[in-house]
Amino acid sequence: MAETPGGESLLFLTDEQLRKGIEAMFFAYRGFTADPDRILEGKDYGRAHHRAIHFIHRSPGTTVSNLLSILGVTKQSLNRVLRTLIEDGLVRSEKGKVDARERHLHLTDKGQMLERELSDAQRARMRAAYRAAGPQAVAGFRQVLEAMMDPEMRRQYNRLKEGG
Amino acid sequence: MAETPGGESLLFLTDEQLRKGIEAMFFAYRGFTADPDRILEGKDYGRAHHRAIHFIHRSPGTTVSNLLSILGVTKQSLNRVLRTLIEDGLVRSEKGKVDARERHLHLTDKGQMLERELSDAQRARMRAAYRAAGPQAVAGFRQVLEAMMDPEMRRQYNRLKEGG
DNA sequence: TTGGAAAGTCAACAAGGCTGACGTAAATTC
DNA sequence: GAATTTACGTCAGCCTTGTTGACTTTCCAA
Repeated sequence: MAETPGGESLLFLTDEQLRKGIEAMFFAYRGFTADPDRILEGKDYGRAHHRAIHFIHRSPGTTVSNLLSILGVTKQSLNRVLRTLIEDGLVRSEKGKVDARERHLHLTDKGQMLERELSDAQRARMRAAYRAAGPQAVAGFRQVLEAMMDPEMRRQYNRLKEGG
Repeated sequence: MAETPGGESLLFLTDEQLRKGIEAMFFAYRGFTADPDRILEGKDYGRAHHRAIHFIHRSPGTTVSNLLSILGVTKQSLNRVLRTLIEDGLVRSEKGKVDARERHLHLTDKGQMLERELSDAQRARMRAAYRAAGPQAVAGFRQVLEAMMDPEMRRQYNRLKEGG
């Protein structure tokens, strides 16, 4: 059996183990998005709206271009989503005072309500999974996910993590 | 500080911790799909083709309806993908011998080559993440993901895990 | 004052989901 | 043997969400 200098088994790096991890990501992500998707269907919104709402809630007053770099989509794509959210009175967009080119984004009360509904559902599933797996498993979960990110995404993630 | 009967801290269940987990899933999933997406772009295929190829490779001879239940899409959606893969000679579809209504799906040599290219890339990232996080973290990672799945998905996942 | 950045808009397109309806062949049930 | 169900394929049409390209407006800064 292969051993590292430190003495741990390397069996967790076999192709078979990696494949299981890949499939676990696939099935788990479905679960991860299932509850918000269910809530949003019939409300004329989709996953893209959820993502925008989440990160506006997370960083109130964020600019459009900051949101673009977090979400990793084109501004045209984001704009379509943002426009409907603004029209529907979920998001407020206001000109920057220091730099008037920028638009600062906030959730309205109505937007806060939907955000709450969505994140409650998503957190409930997360909480159940965390509770079932235990604190040590959760620490490992976060470590692996973090190591799986592209460096640029990890930067975004850590910026949010600390900033919040 | 809240403690369970067993004595572990419950701090890992705070809303803040859960939010971090949610954002970690979001950013990590982007990394998870980035490499195959990059390979597929310019080849006229997308993520949907990747998923079909993955699970046909995983369960050679699987039927269309089995694939449908694993992927969780409609047959029209899957059929569109499957048709192009068959036309392009990546997948072979043959009538069942015991039940001639069924179509059994296999990767051709050409299909195997693409599957290899895609899964090599995805495994490389997974391997790096696993290695960076270590075996204990990997165990926790898998535990949390499994707990996050819908029961039906978990059934599919475990069936694959054991069958393979 | 002019160049470039930030933001927004319009148009067009593609992937990949979805529903509904329909057809065919094969298996199963009555 | 006839009727029904199952497995699969397909046509048509729709939606969301991503893309590129071209263009305008606004505004900051050199």
